[in-house]
Amino acid sequence: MPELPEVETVRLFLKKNIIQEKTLSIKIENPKLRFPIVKEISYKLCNAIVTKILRRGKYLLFLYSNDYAVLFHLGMTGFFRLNELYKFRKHDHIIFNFLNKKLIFNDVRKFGFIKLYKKKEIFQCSHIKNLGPEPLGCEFSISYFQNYLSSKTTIKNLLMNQNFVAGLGNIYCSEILFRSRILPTRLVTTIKEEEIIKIIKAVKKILSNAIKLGGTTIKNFVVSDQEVGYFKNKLMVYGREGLPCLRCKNKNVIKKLIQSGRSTFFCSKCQI
DNA sequence: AGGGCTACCTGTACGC
DNA sequence: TGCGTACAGGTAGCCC
Repeated sequence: MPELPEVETVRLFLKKNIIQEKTLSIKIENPKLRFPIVKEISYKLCNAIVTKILRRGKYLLFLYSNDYAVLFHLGMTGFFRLNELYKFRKHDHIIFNFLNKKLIFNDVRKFGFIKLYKKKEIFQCSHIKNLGPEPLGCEFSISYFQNYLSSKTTIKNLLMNQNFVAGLGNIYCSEILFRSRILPTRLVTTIKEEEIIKIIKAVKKILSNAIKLGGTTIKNFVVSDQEVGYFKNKLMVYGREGLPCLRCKNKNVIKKLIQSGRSTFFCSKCQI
Protein backbone atom coordinates (compact mmCIF):
# COMPACT_ATOMS: atom_id res chain seq x y z
CA MET A 1 0.00 0.00 0.00
CA PRO A 2 2.11 2.80 1.23
CA GLU A 3 4.66 4.73 -0.77
CA LEU A 4 6.49 7.83 0.43
CA PRO A 5 3.49 10.21 0.53
CA GLU A 6 1.39 7.76 2.55
CA VAL A 7 4.22 7.09 4.98
CA GLU A 8 4.81 10.83 5.35
CA THR A 9 1.10 11.32 6.04
CA VAL A 10 1.29 8.66 8.76
CA ARG A 11 4.38 10.36 10.19
CA LEU A 12 2.63 13.73 10.39
CA PHE A 13 -0.34 12.10 12.09
CA LEU A 14 1.85 10.31 14.65
CA LYS A 15 3.93 13.41 15.26
CA LYS A 16 0.80 15.34 16.09
CA ASN A 17 -0.51 12.64 18.41
CA ILE A 18 2.22 10.71 20.22
CA ILE A 19 5.26 12.98 20.47
CA GLN A 20 6.24 13.49 24.13
CA GLU A 21 3.90 10.68 25.18
CA LYS A 22 5.25 8.24 27.75
CA THR A 23 5.05 4.55 26.92
CA LEU A 24 3.36 2.94 29.95
CA SER A 25 3.43 -0.56 28.52
CA ILE A 26 3.55 -2.51 25.28
CA LYS A 27 1.49 -5.59 24.49
CA ILE A 28 2.56 -7.90 21.70
CA GLU A 29 -0.62 -9.41 20.32
CA ASN A 30 0.98 -11.33 17.44
CA PRO A 31 4.76 -11.16 16.89
CA LYS A 32 4.56 -12.79 13.48
CA LEU A 33 5.54 -10.24 10.85
CA ARG A 34 8.17 -10.29 8.11
CA PHE A 35 10.64 -10.26 10.99
CA PRO A 36 9.20 -11.36 14.34
CA ILE A 37 8.66 -8.64 16.94
CA VAL A 38 11.23 -9.21 19.70
CA LYS A 39 10.03 -9.49 23.31
CA GLU A 40 12.65 -7.01 24.53
CA ILE A 41 10.72 -4.22 22.88
CA SER A 42 8.16 -4.26 25.68
CA TYR A 43 10.62 -3.72 28.53
CA LYS A 44 13.31 -1.66 26.77
CA LEU A 45 10.72 0.96 25.87
CA CYS A 46 8.72 0.85 29.09
CA ASN A 47 8.54 4.38 30.60
CA ALA A 48 10.42 5.84 27.64
CA ILE A 49 9.07 8.92 25.87
CA VAL A 50 8.73 9.22 22.10
CA THR A 51 10.87 12.27 21.34
CA LYS A 52 11.12 12.20 17.54
CA ILE A 53 9.34 10.55 14.63
CA LEU A 54 11.31 10.52 11.38
CA ARG A 55 10.84 9.07 7.92
CA ARG A 56 13.48 7.72 5.55
CA GLY A 57 12.08 6.51 2.22
CA LYS A 58 9.16 4.28 3.19
CA TYR A 59 10.51 3.61 6.70
CA LEU A 60 9.35 5.26 9.91
CA LEU A 61 11.69 5.75 12.88
CA PHE A 62 10.61 6.42 16.46
CA LEU A 63 13.37 7.83 18.65
CA TYR A 64 12.89 7.43 22.39
CA SER A 65 14.12 9.37 25.43
CA ASN A 66 16.40 6.47 26.42
CA ASP A 67 19.01 4.74 24.17
CA TYR A 68 16.48 3.05 21.93
CA ALA A 69 14.74 3.57 18.60
CA VAL A 70 12.22 1.57 16.60
CA LEU A 71 12.18 1.03 12.85
CA PHE A 72 8.79 0.43 11.21
CA HIS A 73 7.91 -0.67 7.73
CA LEU A 74 4.26 -0.84 6.70
CA GLY A 75 4.77 -3.42 3.96
CA MET A 76 1.72 -3.53 1.72
CA THR A 77 -1.10 -3.50 4.28
CA GLY A 78 0.32 -2.21 7.55
CA PHE A 79 -1.43 0.67 9.30
CA PHE A 80 -1.77 2.35 12.67
CA ARG A 81 -4.88 3.24 14.56
CA LEU A 82 -5.12 5.40 17.63
CA ASN A 83 -7.87 4.63 20.14
CA GLU A 84 -8.73 5.52 23.71
CA LEU A 85 -9.68 1.95 24.50
CA TYR A 86 -8.34 -1.23 22.98
CA LYS A 87 -10.69 -3.47 21.11
CA PHE A 88 -9.12 -6.41 19.31
CA ARG A 89 -9.26 -6.50 15.55
CA LYS A 90 -8.11 -9.33 13.32
CA HIS A 91 -4.43 -8.89 12.32
CA ASP A 92 -3.49 -6.63 15.22
CA HIS A 93 0.19 -7.16 16.08
CA ILE A 94 1.25 -4.74 18.82
CA ILE A 95 -0.32 -2.17 21.13
CA PHE A 96 1.64 0.79 22.53
CA ASN A 97 -0.13 1.99 25.67
CA PHE A 98 0.21 5.69 26.49
CA LEU A 99 -1.54 7.58 29.27
CA ASN A 100 -4.81 8.34 27.52
CA LYS A 101 -4.36 6.59 24.20
CA LYS A 102 -3.32 3.39 22.58
CA LEU A 103 -1.46 3.07 19.29
CA ILE A 104 -2.12 -0.21 17.48
CA PHE A 105 -0.23 -1.65 14.52
CA ASN A 106 -2.31 -3.92 12.28
CA ASP A 107 -1.04 -5.75 9.19
CA VAL A 108 -3.09 -8.32 7.25
CA ARG A 109 -0.40 -9.60 4.96
CA LYS A 110 2.46 -9.45 7.49
CA PHE A 111 4.91 -7.89 5.05
CA GLY A 112 5.55 -5.06 7.46
CA PHE A 113 7.94 -5.18 10.41
CA ILE A 114 8.90 -3.52 13.67
CA LYS A 115 12.54 -3.70 14.79
CA LEU A 116 14.26 -2.42 17.91
CA TYR A 117 17.67 -0.71 17.62
CA LYS A 118 20.01 1.37 19.70
CA LYS A 119 19.47 5.00 18.65
CA LYS A 120 23.09 5.46 17.65
CA GLU A 121 22.97 2.37 15.40
CA ILE A 122 19.64 2.71 13.62
CA PHE A 123 20.87 4.87 10.74
CA GLN A 124 23.53 2.29 9.93
CA CYS A 125 21.12 -0.66 9.94
CA SER A 126 20.91 -2.83 6.81
CA HIS A 127 17.49 -1.50 5.87
CA ILE A 128 18.40 2.14 5.58
CA LYS A 129 22.16 2.46 5.22
CA ASN A 130 22.08 1.91 1.43
CA LEU A 131 18.94 3.90 0.63
CA GLY A 132 19.23 6.48 -2.13
CA PRO A 133 18.50 10.16 -1.53
CA GLU A 134 15.11 11.49 -0.53
CA PRO A 135 13.28 12.33 -3.77
CA LEU A 136 12.11 15.68 -2.39
CA GLY A 137 15.59 16.73 -1.25
CA CYS A 138 18.12 18.70 -3.28
CA GLU A 139 20.46 15.70 -3.37
CA PHE A 140 18.11 14.11 -5.91
CA SER A 141 19.41 16.25 -8.76
CA ILE A 142 20.39 16.11 -12.44
CA SER A 143 24.03 15.43 -11.66
CA TYR A 144 23.08 12.67 -9.21
CA PHE A 145 20.81 11.09 -11.84
CA GLN A 146 23.59 11.21 -14.45
CA ASN A 147 25.69 8.83 -12.33
CA TYR A 148 23.14 6.11 -13.08
CA LEU A 149 22.82 6.57 -16.85
CA SER A 150 24.89 3.46 -17.52
CA SER A 151 22.49 1.20 -15.56
CA LYS A 152 21.42 -1.74 -17.69
CA THR A 153 17.77 -1.57 -16.76
CA THR A 154 14.58 0.25 -17.69
CA ILE A 155 13.63 3.67 -16.37
CA LYS A 156 10.68 2.20 -14.42
CA ASN A 157 12.93 -0.30 -12.67
CA LEU A 158 15.50 2.37 -11.87
CA LEU A 159 12.87 4.59 -10.25
CA MET A 160 11.60 1.59 -8.27
CA ASN A 161 15.11 0.86 -6.98
CA GLN A 162 15.21 2.17 -3.39
CA ASN A 163 19.00 2.46 -3.54
CA PHE A 164 18.69 4.90 -6.44
CA VAL A 165 15.99 7.02 -4.83
CA ALA A 166 14.09 6.17 -1.63
CA GLY A 167 10.33 6.06 -1.42
CA LEU A 168 8.93 5.62 -4.94
CA GLY A 169 6.67 2.61 -5.44
CA ASN A 170 4.62 1.04 -8.17
CA ILE A 171 1.79 3.57 -8.34
CA TYR A 172 3.86 6.73 -8.32
CA CYS A 173 6.36 5.37 -10.87
CA SER A 174 3.60 4.95 -13.47
CA GLU A 175 2.28 8.42 -12.65
CA ILE A 176 5.74 10.02 -12.80
CA LEU A 177 6.59 8.53 -16.19
CA PHE A 178 3.22 9.52 -17.62
CA ARG A 179 3.77 13.10 -16.50
CA SER A 180 7.31 13.01 -17.93
CA ARG A 181 5.99 11.56 -21.22
CA ILE A 182 8.53 8.74 -21.11
CA LEU A 183 7.72 5.09 -21.76
CA PRO A 184 8.37 2.91 -18.69
CA THR A 185 10.18 0.37 -20.90
CA ARG A 186 12.83 2.84 -22.08
CA LEU A 187 16.36 1.75 -21.25
CA VAL A 188 18.10 4.12 -18.86
CA THR A 189 20.99 4.38 -21.35
CA THR A 190 18.68 6.14 -23.83
CA ILE A 191 17.50 8.87 -21.43
CA LYS A 192 18.57 12.41 -22.44
CA GLU A 193 19.35 15.28 -20.08
CA GLU A 194 16.12 17.13 -20.93
CA GLU A 195 14.25 13.95 -19.98
CA ILE A 196 16.07 13.69 -16.66
CA ILE A 197 14.90 17.21 -15.94
CA LYS A 198 11.31 16.24 -16.74
CA ILE A 199 11.49 13.16 -14.52
CA ILE A 200 12.94 15.03 -11.55
CA LYS A 201 10.31 17.76 -11.88
CA ALA A 202 7.54 15.14 -12.14
CA VAL A 203 8.84 13.27 -9.06
CA LYS A 204 8.87 16.40 -6.93
CA LYS A 205 5.52 17.69 -8.20
CA ILE A 206 3.63 14.41 -7.87
CA LEU A 207 5.00 13.50 -4.44
CA SER A 208 4.51 16.92 -2.92
CA ASN A 209 0.96 17.11 -4.30
CA ALA A 210 0.20 13.67 -2.89
CA ILE A 211 1.53 14.65 0.55
CA LYS A 212 -0.62 17.79 0.47
CA LEU A 213 -3.62 15.62 -0.32
CA GLY A 214 -2.80 13.16 2.45
CA GLY A 215 -1.45 10.25 0.44
CA THR A 216 -3.13 7.85 -1.93
CA THR A 217 -5.73 5.47 -0.64
CA ILE A 218 -6.65 2.47 -2.64
CA LYS A 219 -7.80 0.60 0.37
CA ASN A 220 -6.79 -0.10 3.90
CA PHE A 221 -4.77 3.03 4.54
CA VAL A 222 -6.04 4.17 7.90
CA VAL A 223 -4.66 6.41 10.56
CA SER A 224 -6.64 7.05 13.74
CA ASP A 225 -9.82 5.36 12.54
CA GLN A 226 -10.39 7.61 9.68
CA GLU A 227 -9.68 6.92 6.07
CA VAL A 228 -7.27 9.47 4.70
CA GLY A 229 -5.86 9.97 1.27
CA TYR A 230 -7.41 11.75 -1.63
CA PHE A 231 -4.69 11.32 -4.23
CA LYS A 232 -6.41 8.28 -5.70
CA ASN A 233 -8.83 10.66 -7.32
CA LYS A 234 -5.90 12.26 -9.10
CA LEU A 235 -4.30 9.14 -10.58
CA MET A 236 -3.85 9.65 -14.32
CA VAL A 237 -2.83 6.14 -15.41
CA TYR A 238 -2.52 3.70 -12.50
CA GLY A 239 -5.38 1.19 -12.54
CA ARG A 240 -6.90 2.77 -15.68
CA GLU A 241 -6.22 0.00 -18.21
CA GLY A 242 -8.62 0.26 -21.17
CA LEU A 243 -9.92 3.70 -20.14
CA PRO A 244 -9.31 6.78 -22.33
CA CYS A 245 -6.02 8.59 -21.75
CA LEU A 246 -6.79 11.76 -19.79
CA ARG A 247 -4.25 13.75 -21.80
CA CYS A 248 -4.93 12.72 -25.41
CA LYS A 249 -8.58 11.97 -24.57
CA ASN A 250 -10.24 9.65 -27.07
CA LYS A 251 -7.20 9.16 -29.26
CA ASN A 252 -5.86 6.32 -27.11
CA VAL A 253 -6.59 4.08 -24.13
CA ILE A 254 -4.29 3.33 -21.21
CA LYS A 255 -2.34 0.11 -21.58
CA LYS A 256 -0.94 -2.20 -18.94
CA LEU A 257 2.16 -4.34 -18.99
CA ILE A 258 4.12 -6.35 -16.46
CA GLN A 259 7.67 -5.22 -15.69
CA SER A 260 9.71 -7.26 -13.23
CA GLY A 261 6.50 -8.81 -12.01
CA ARG A 262 4.74 -5.50 -11.32
CA SER A 263 1.92 -3.82 -13.26
CA THR A 264 2.84 -0.71 -15.19
CA PHE A 265 0.29 1.63 -16.78
CA PHE A 266 1.03 4.05 -19.62
CA CYS A 267 -0.27 5.79 -22.76
CA SER A 268 1.53 4.62 -25.90
CA LYS A 269 0.73 7.89 -27.70
CA CYS A 270 1.70 10.43 -25.03
CA GLN A 271 4.80 8.60 -23.81
CA ILE A 272 7.82 8.02 -26.02
C1' DA B 1 28.58 -6.62 -8.95
C1' DG B 2 24.21 -5.60 -10.82
C1' DG B 3 19.87 -6.79 -11.91
C1' DG B 4 15.87 -10.03 -12.15
C1' DC B 5 12.92 -13.34 -9.90
C1' DT B 6 10.54 -15.45 -6.11
C1' DA B 7 8.87 -15.99 -1.58
C1' DC B 8 6.49 -14.18 2.09
C1' DC B 9 0.73 -13.77 3.56
C1' DT B 10 -4.19 -12.85 3.38
C1' DG B 11 -8.17 -10.91 1.23
C1' DT B 12 -10.90 -9.89 -2.71
C1' DA B 13 -12.70 -10.18 -7.28
C1' DC B 14 -13.90 -12.82 -10.97
C1' DG B 15 -15.09 -16.83 -14.01
C1' DC B 16 -17.24 -21.18 -14.26
C1' DT C 1 -23.31 -20.72 -3.58
C1' DG C 2 -18.93 -22.68 -3.97
C1' DC C 3 -14.58 -23.46 -5.78
C1' DG C 4 -10.33 -22.34 -8.18
C1' DT C 5 -7.40 -18.80 -9.84
C1' DA C 6 -5.23 -14.38 -10.38
C1' DC C 7 -3.82 -10.37 -8.37
C1' DA C 8 -2.62 -6.67 -4.86
C1' DG C 9 0.81 -0.54 -3.58
C1' DG C 10 6.21 -3.97 0.04
C1' DT C 11 11.34 -5.85 0.51
C1' DA C 12 14.90 -9.56 1.41
C1' DG C 13 17.44 -12.90 -0.32
C1' DC C 14 18.71 -15.95 -3.73
C1' DC C 15 20.42 -16.92 -8.37
C1' DC C 16 22.57 -15.90 -12.66
